[in-house]
Amino acid sequence: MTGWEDIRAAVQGRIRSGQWPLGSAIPHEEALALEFGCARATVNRALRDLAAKGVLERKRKGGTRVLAVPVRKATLSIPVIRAEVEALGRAYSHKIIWQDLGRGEGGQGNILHLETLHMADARPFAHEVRELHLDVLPPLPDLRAISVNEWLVTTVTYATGEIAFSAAGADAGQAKALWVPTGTALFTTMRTTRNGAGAVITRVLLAHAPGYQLRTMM
Amino acid sequence: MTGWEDIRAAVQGRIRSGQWPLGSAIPHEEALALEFGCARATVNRALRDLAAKGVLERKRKGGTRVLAVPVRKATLSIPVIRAEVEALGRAYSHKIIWQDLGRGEGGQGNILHLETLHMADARPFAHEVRELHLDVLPPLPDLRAISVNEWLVTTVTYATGEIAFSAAGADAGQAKALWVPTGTALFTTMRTTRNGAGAVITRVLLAHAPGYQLRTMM
DNA sequence: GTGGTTATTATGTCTATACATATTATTGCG
DNA sequence: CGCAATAATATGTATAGACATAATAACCAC
Repeated sequence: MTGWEDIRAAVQGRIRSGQWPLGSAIPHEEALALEFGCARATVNRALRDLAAKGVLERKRKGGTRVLAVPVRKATLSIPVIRAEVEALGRAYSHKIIWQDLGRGEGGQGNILHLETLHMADARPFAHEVRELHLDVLPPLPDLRAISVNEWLVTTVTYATGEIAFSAAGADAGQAKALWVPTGTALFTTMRTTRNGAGAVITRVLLAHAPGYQLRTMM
Repeated sequence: MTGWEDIRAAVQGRIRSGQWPLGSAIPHEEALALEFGCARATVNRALRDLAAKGVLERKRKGGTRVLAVPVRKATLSIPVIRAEVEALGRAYSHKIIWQDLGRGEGGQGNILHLETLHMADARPFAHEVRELHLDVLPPLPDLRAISVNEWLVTTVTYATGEIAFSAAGADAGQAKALWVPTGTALFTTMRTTRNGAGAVITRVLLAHAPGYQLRTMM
């Protein structure tokens, strides 16, 4: 049995044992295929996987080397808030605290500002401040029925963007909405979503109620 | 040109356009291969990628379907702190604030407790409290020369574990180490690392100095 | 030397075919 | 009808061969 996962395990073993030290180049695919008695494609799959995990670095012609400073890579799931709340066995609801239709910088573009509170049962779960760039979106639905969050993921399927997580003391608005004193440490998510052309669709600042954790496996 | 990335783009387009609604099953690989005029392996590669990204769900015999609740997946890089500091153009150093050799719960296992401060130039960068399970590790090096953090990644190459990120107010020890008032909102990382057999190697609680952000792309 | 062109090389990817495997349908038996 | 054995099916993976591509190395003219 020489499946690609076996090859991957063998390669990891050689790295761990020090046979292939951190920073060193390893034999090329063809040589490994010969050695392990499998096709090059199989070795390729294994090495590509390790590269995606941040264990190896690969360059065309340059060959493959063990990363000198292993950067562990973990995958995070960023769920829709409603699904997140319901996964905890709580009832989800949301309400819009405030909204305002304005224009962007330099009077360019129609932008909807929204302040929303997401609830789990009768308790605040997260406080959201969002700007929605209407010009790059289809007509909005009734936002009392479905949260913008959810409408967006089902409408703008597949987009790119950046996310930054940080910690910040609650400001007045967050404190009031989340029923905590001003200055309470809140886990905050800032997300920018862009469409295929790179234009900003929406920007969100999400402050989670105390106790929130973002979890992942390595 | 029908590369696997083209196929992936085409599939994404059909999902976005609503041709393949959320939750619905899509044609099987062979049919798509025929339609796109490529080999099944190429379709397979594209669909596997979308499944890894959390757009599709695949089951043997069950076929492939568009996830009803799209769970966006993002990849996080978890670098060694020294590399992180140096990437900011600052000089890294660390010092051990406190350490203590004790035993685990029920007197089982030799455990080293370590409190470390990571510095960027002359300013505190992160405060670390760690427990190291000595019985499952090779002999320790001189911890003044190399940080445990770094020694571990280069020694225990490839391990599994869990990470949880949260926000918390600074306790007395963190406040003193990071030069901030008690209660300041700090971005906190809790990590458990396990060896191949599932035994805990180390547990870390890392509190980052204010301003820290964890960033990623979607 | 220096700069630009060409060859070389390792990875990236595609194809066609084959078999493995998990899971669902179906069939047959009591 | 219920349950177990069996067939059918979609994805998972392996293989050998081929060409594409990016990055380096070698070369050559000046």
